[in-house]
Amino acid sequence: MKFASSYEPGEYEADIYAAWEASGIFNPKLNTKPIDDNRNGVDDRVETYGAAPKFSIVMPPPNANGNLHIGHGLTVAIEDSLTRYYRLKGLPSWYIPGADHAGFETWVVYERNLEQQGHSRFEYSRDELYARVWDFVAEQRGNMELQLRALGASCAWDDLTFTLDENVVDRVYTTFEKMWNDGMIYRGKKLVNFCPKHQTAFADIEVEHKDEPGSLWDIEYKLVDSKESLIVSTTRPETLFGDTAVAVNPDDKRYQRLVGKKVKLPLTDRTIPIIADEHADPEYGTGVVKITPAHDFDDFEVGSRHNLERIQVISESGKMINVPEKYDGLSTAECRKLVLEDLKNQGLLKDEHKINHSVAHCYKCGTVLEPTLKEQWFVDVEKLASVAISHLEAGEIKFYPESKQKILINYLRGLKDWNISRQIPWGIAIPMFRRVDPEATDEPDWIFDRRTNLSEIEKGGVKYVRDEDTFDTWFSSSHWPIVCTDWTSGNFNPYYPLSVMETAADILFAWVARMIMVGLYVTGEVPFKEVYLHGLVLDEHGQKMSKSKGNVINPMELIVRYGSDAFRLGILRGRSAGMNQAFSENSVISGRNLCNKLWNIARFIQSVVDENDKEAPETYSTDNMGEDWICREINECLDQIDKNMKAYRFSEAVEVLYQTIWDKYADWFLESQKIYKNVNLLKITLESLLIALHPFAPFVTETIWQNLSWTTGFIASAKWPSRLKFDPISAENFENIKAIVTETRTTMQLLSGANKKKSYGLLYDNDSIVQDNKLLIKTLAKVPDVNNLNGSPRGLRLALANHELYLDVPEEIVIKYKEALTERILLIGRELNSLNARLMNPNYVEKAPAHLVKETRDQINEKESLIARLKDQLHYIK
RNA sequence: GGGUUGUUAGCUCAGUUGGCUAGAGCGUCUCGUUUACACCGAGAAGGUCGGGGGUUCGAGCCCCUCACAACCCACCA
Repeated sequence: MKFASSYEPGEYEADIYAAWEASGIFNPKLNTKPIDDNRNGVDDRVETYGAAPKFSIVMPPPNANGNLHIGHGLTVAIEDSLTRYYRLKGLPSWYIPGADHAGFETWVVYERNLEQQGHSRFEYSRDELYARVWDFVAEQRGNMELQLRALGASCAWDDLTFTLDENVVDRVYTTFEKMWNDGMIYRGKKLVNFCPKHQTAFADIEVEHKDEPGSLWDIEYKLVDSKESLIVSTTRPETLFGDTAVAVNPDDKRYQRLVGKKVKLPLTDRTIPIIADEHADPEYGTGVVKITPAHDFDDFEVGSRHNLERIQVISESGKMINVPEKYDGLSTAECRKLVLEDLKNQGLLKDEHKINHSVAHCYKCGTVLEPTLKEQWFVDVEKLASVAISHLEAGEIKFYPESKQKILINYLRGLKDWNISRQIPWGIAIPMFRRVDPEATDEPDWIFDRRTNLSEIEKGGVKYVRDEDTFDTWFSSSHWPIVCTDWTSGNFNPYYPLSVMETAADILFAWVARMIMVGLYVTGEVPFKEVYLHGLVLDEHGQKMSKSKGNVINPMELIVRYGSDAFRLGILRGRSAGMNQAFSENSVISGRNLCNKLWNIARFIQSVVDENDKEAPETYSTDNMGEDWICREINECLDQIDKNMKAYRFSEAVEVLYQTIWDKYADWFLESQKIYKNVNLLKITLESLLIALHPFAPFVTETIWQNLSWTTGFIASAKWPSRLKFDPISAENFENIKAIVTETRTTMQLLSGANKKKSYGLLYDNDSIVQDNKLLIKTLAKVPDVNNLNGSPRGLRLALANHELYLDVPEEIVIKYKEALTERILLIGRELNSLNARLMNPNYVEKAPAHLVKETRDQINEKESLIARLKDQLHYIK
């Protein structure tokens, strides 16, 4: 016997995966490289399989710097289920794995490691650092890839794409060059979100805003040549050294007459103008706001409108600069304290209000971000966004959940220019070189060049040095569908656009939006036809998982304990698109149980099928109602799976399989097969269910497949089951048997309180269904015998409308059943009343669909007959 | 300030165009070691679908309103 009494996933999973990988079935059958055997200059693939359906999906590349987390577990469970499903359906299916150099993320991890070893990034050159991180990542990546295998990801490993691969860098440079030539790239000295700790800028999207308590200080700015003064409200008094104006609202009657006059900037000798600008809100504070263009995003805008000077008073490392000597070199916090003290001493600090305001933080280290004036590379997004919007509005991409389409369009409408430069060494170097030769002023300041391996180049006798910045990770990863499918201009690519993009809902803006914009810009086509977004996996109480809360669930631990399939089944259940949903071990346990159930089903069937029977069944017959019935139910299950997979309803697909396998196949069909053994049907139905479950539980289904005597090849590349033939009337009749058996069991349980050990025979009168299925009913209902009544009724009548059946119970026990019977009559009576009320309503009869009205009538008849029989029974007890 | 989503059994969630007595998993209770499975089998209890109003023959589902919760965006000095 190859089947132990329970399924132990750990014994099989690694070997199964290795066998799959060695077999090459994860590589799609279609070639992505152009072929032109006919030598007619046309890519042969266009004719051969241009129109044939295929399935392509790319893995959102996990960060190559560590372990997979629960979100990756969900991603793989979803993506791999889809891939395996379409592969079984016969579509060439390409699931492309990836790894992300994750610029900033990896950098943070690496820098922390350096610090722990007592080193600093400043001990090394940029190129040295790059090489060191490369090695670090190479080491980590293997780990991550092993974990993807443990999850069962059926991806094409040969095609793994790393975000720093040559073709990726090359493609990114090509796009950048095109943008540069199209005038969409510009270098601007603008305010950027700058992390003083990490010494790098962030895109708006990467900034985390948190509400925090703070203070709003009222500071007096005295007018020049006047006794008057203005009270300015600010949360950042230390930036006053950078003030280049004071603004009031143009409609603010209180201050209109002062516009154009000057105030003296406290603690300095400078005077600054009073300007009128909409930005000043008359309702807020005193209605007067100081303008610091170099250190505040709003003020920057105001400054641009009024041509104000931008005075930088905070350095990139967060120290005060360009300020009176007394404050020079202080941290912002120290300086604030001192400024407030000095203002107070001079009587200029008028008031302090406690407020809550939103403060920008580094999403990695929590440091307060300093809006800093910096030269950065920007992409003008206007055209990119508007093209994307028009394609989105045309409905070229279908979103799951649907609402995300609108949200995305809304986001793109307000999109600001994209800062694509980062000041970290780990990443793709920006291919721009700055002219250093001061003599050659006829040459451009900046030139594009791909030779980023050089830090200095010469062109036309002029020397240029490479910009040290690297690209924002999102700039390169926005090319993901393009680079993974190896899309090249002018070549037919059967896999682009992707069938679906599956990723986390929280990177809709950061990633999905950018892939769409860049995809359209580079290829002219949307990069994917559908987008499925999954929500966050929360802990069992619906709380966000975090290290500090200690509620992080490690998917690998669950796999070790319960198996990969159990994890996949567990994480897919109760989950729907875009929703942040709780997850607990219970659902994994439930998945584990299903695997074990399936294992034992196979064990039982193999015990019926001879171990030496290697014959794959081609046909089968159905010889009794249960057999027709299970064929019908399996067909229904397959229909439901198709429907649900098309709509990305994984939870429902799993649910249907669970119920079909457990509640129908095992509990009814297999039990009935303990009497009638239909070997071919057992083989065929088991195969169908195994294949249908395989997308979700690949390991256990494959393990069983490999252990069954008659199966060959891999289930992973098997053919999706076709619909089973059966007799529908016979199938429907089995419902009768089920009803009889269930009623017998229920009644028996009710009576068993009176006499636990005893069970009673079943008597029937004039009932051919029962007569023909005596043995089946006897076995399923666990009664000692089923006999013809042969005489006047005795015992306890079962509450079944269309059958005359009695439990052969002694009278003294029947009497104890009286109470239960009375209650039952009342209950059915209430149901009958509500049905009658419905029919009494002329509007219902008139307006509801005919079949519903008929259904109601039938139900009334059925209930009435049931009540009559039960009352008979009650009468009989007396 | 704007937006999105949610509120259904003790817990986590389904419930697809409005249609029978609102479902599942886990948990709870009762019974059961029947040779595939105690990671099991049989049965049961448990919900006035967040509150209020409306449309309809009929509302968990549609409309209005209120409450609560979560998330996202945004320049509240």
